[in-house]
Amino acid sequence: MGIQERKERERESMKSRILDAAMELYLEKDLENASIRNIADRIEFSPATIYLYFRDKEEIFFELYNIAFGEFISALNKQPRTGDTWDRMYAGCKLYIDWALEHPKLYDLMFILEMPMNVIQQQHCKDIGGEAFSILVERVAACIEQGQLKIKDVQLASMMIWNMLHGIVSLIIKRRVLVPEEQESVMVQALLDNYMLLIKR
Amino acid sequence: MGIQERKERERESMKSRILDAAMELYLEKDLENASIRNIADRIEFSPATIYLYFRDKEEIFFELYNIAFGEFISALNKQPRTGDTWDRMYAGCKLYIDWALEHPKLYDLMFILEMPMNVIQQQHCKDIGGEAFSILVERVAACIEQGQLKIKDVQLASMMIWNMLHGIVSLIIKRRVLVPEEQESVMVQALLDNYMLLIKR
DNA sequence: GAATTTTACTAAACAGTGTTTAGTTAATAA
DNA sequence: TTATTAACTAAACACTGTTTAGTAAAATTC
Repeated sequence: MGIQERKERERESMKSRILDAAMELYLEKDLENASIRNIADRIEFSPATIYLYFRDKEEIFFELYNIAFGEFISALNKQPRTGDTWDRMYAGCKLYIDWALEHPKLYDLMFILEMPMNVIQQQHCKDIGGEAFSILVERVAACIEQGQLKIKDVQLASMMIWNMLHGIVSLIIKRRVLVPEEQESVMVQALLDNYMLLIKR
Repeated sequence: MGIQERKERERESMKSRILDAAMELYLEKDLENASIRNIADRIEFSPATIYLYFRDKEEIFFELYNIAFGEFISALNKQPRTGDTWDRMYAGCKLYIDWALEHPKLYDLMFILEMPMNVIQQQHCKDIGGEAFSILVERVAACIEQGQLKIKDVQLASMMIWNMLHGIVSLIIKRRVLVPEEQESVMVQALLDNYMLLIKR
């Protein structure tokens, strides 16, 4: 009885089409642009159809949050696991900043936007957020083992580094930094290098 | 001819009432709660009346942004200007974090929320943001003069410290930190103290 | 003081939003 | 072939920001 399976596939394909349209509309402009009616228009179905595949708009954006986080984690995991522990940690920090500035809207979804999520979704966010954080923790732990960091507490050091990275990136993305755009990358590099200099033993 | 003056006072008083209602509704719940119709309901006027005092909703929230920033700057300026330069700088950082965590919604207005503002407003935001930043810059400069900081570049050091502070605060406010709430203040203090330890010469 | 102008205000409408309900058509199962 | 189930939508509901036309009161002018 392959009908069930085919229907399941069709259902998943429809969910994907909805999510793709939602992401497109969001990336093209903003969250307001990704309205249920605009999504429906783009996939050429009625707005009501979307509610057969997602409970509400929030669930759609929760999926987009997951997609964004997945891409970020995948980019991190693509980095080589060989070489000096310090270089690996540094490369992770550099990727964090570069990826965020290249995908500011995805970063917004991940870390800045308000999400009044339900309990299960909140737990899931902690899990996926924890997964990304643990990649950093691992690299920081390796550095501490090698005696490359001033701070010996792995959790504290990881948290401090994450704060630094998020601080830089989020202020730039939200256009709260007073530096002209052409000097941006130079400033970001200077900030990162000086942070690294401070924590290096 | 006191009629003009009285009318001007009445106009300002009406603007205040609108802003007060908007701030109340925002602080009570969220931005969505501060709709033009809800504001109008609260001050017992029709929605259209609000448009006689503000161009659009954006202008109202631009004023709320200014009020929030004003309160923050005033809190900073209330701190004593005497004593050791390092202590003053530290106190400023501590106040930044404490104030932000005590007024998370005002901090949101100031640094996190999206504001598609017009050119004049954008310039004004840079000015008022620059005013707050210059308070930090002053204190950092004094520390550098006293040879209390590892970093000698005033702008760079100020930016690094601001990033740290904003990183901590914004991740906590946006509930992206995995630490339970009762350990929050302990963690924040540990983060701050360790950052200070790193930059101290 | 009466007539005119200006000011302050609002009801109603427009176009948009998320979401629900009832009803229809097409595909599957009996 | 009929009964059932699944997929989809039109229309409505209660919101949203904003504009327009019209009204009543206050201020000014004659």
